[in-house]
Formats: sequence, C-alpha cells, structure tokens
Amino acid sequence: MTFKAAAGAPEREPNVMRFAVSDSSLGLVLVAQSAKGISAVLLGDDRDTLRDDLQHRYPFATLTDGDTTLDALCADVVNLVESPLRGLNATLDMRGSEFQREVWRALRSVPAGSTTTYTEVARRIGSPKSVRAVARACAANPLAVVVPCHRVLRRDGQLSGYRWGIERKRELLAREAAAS
DNA sequence: CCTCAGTAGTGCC
DNA sequence: GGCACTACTGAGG
Repeated sequence: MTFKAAAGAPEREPNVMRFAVSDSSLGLVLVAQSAKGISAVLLGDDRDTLRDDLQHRYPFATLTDGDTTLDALCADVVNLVESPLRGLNATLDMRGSEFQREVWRALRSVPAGSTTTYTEVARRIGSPKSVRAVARACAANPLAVVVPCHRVLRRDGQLSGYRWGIERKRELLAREAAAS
C-alpha cells in the first residue's frame, strides 16, 4: 500500500478540503473542513498567508474556496473567538501524530476561564518529561481557539508563546477571565 | 538578572 | 539514521 499513512498521521492521500475566511475582532479567521470535520482554524492578518499556511499543513489536500455552505460554521467559529466561553458543537478532524493528538485531547479538557501548564499537560498524558515536546505540540495545533492551546502557560505563570501572536493569546485569556 | 544542562518529539537532510 | 531545532524547567551564579 503505497499511500499507507501511520495511524493518526496527516493524510497522505489526495483529499478535498473546503475553507472560508472571515473577519473577527482578532483579525482574520480561516476555517477549513474536510469530509470528516473541521480540520483547521487559523488566525492571521492576511488572506493569502492563511491559505498558504493551510496548504502547507495539508500538502496533499485540494483546497476549495467560496463554498457558502461553510458560512454557518464559519460564523460559529467567529462567535467562539468573540466569546471563548461558549463551546463549539462540531465534529473535528484532528490530524497529527499520536503524541500530538494526545496533547490536543488533553487541552480540550481544560475548562474555559482556567489555565494549565506545559508540565501539567505532560504529566496528564503520561509523559512527565516531555514538557518541551508538549510545547511543540501546542505550537503545531491546527485548531486555534477550538483546541484551547492559549490556556497553556509556563509554570511561572508567564505567557510564553503563541503561534498566532502573543497578543491574541493575551486577549483570549482576558476575555475568558472577564466572562468567568 | 543570567546561563546551562536535561530532555523528548519533529522536520529536514 | 543523524542533527538541529524549540511556545520548558529547575539549578546555579
């Protein structure tokens, strides 16, 4: 089987992915959906950069733009960005290594309005020494806000980094703190 | 304040 | 099969 992919690894076979970009108070939000569910939520300031980012994450995907059936989902995701306390009721298509998906799954159990640390996540997934690898997995999170990697802080409480800009992380946390 | 080593997953060669 | 990356952390100066 030439195209056999490792379990959980990003899809190697050609596949179609629909996406839409809309505006929000945190900048542009790109939402992508595969046949299995939401495959990406990316934040940024430039439409083309967002598209490039999506294509880079899914090199074998054929991207389709301008599909109005994504409008409702896109609106839901923007609402989530505006009010992070509300959850998102949608099926997710999280593609990544086994380790990455374990990290992302752990992140999804961090309640809105609270935070955790890289060390704590590492401990929870049973790899207490993989602290740095956890940080890398957070950085690779393809589902911004939906998988709340912004709730992970350093052990000393510092914000550390954020793939989509530290200011966005600070703002998301401020909104959650204010609403909870 | 600073540097340094330990540490483990990932991407690129 | 290497090798150089990190959104880390605790210890030591």
